Amino acid sequence: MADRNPPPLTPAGYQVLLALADGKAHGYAVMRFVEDVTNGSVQLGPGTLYRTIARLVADGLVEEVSGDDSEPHDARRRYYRMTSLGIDAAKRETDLLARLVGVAENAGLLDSARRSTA
Amino acid sequence: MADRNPPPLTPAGYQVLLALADGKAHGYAVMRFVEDVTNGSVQLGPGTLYRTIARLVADGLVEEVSGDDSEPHDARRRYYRMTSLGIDAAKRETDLLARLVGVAENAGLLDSARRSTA
DNA sequence: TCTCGATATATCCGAAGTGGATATATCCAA
DNA sequence: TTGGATATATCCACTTCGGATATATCGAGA
Repeated sequence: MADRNPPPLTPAGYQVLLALADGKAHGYAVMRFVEDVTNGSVQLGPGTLYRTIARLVADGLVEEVSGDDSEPHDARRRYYRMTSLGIDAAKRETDLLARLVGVAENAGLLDSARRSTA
Repeated sequence: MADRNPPPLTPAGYQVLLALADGKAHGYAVMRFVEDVTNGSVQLGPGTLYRTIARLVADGLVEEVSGDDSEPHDARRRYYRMTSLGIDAAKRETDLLARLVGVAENAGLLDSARRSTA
């Protein structure tokens, strides 16, 4: 069973949970999601990706689910979704990050004028 | 643009930069700031703290400055402040985190039931 | 003055996390 | 049927982290 104490969430762990926020997804889709949502500034290689998923499952934050009927069947894919424990952890981490961003914003460290970079 | 090789910012590195956002501070104050602003959920031990500061200085994101005249002199303290490079890095990281928080928020992962401290 | 606990910095070590290479297999389109 | 993209899995070297230990200074009070 997963422990009672909240296991600390690694950066990669949070990325994966975010990718699963909209529902279930398979590993490779998580990888593409993270790269996409961070504009390529965060990249999960296969090592970090599958190791992180395995750890999240072991900690009870994520569980494997069966494939979707709507999608074309692909035997290779393994789908995952957050557990309620995982949702809790994601909320806690989001709260923390939001607080940090707030502090940074108050200090003028939010450079929103950054869109097209050279 | 300048930052061709932006040195990656570790979580601890970002915490330290945030603590220096309001001006200069010495290491021990950084430690207390981090613990305070995160409600104790993030704690930088001496190992991580001074190692991280040393790395930031080596990477040119932070520089040591002389002590303040207004404060009572304490020979032990070593004060630091962000360089312009450090400010850039902090802004970039803040942008990234803000984007992640936005994604989480859209997915209902912001447990705002806990607003400003009670 | 002398002692003692809090403050402050520094370093070391084992544990954990990361990045990238490698391996293997399946899917799909040409 | 062949090849490139998709998909998962594991291994190894490197970095980072957390905590213990060490050392020294400051300030308050006996």
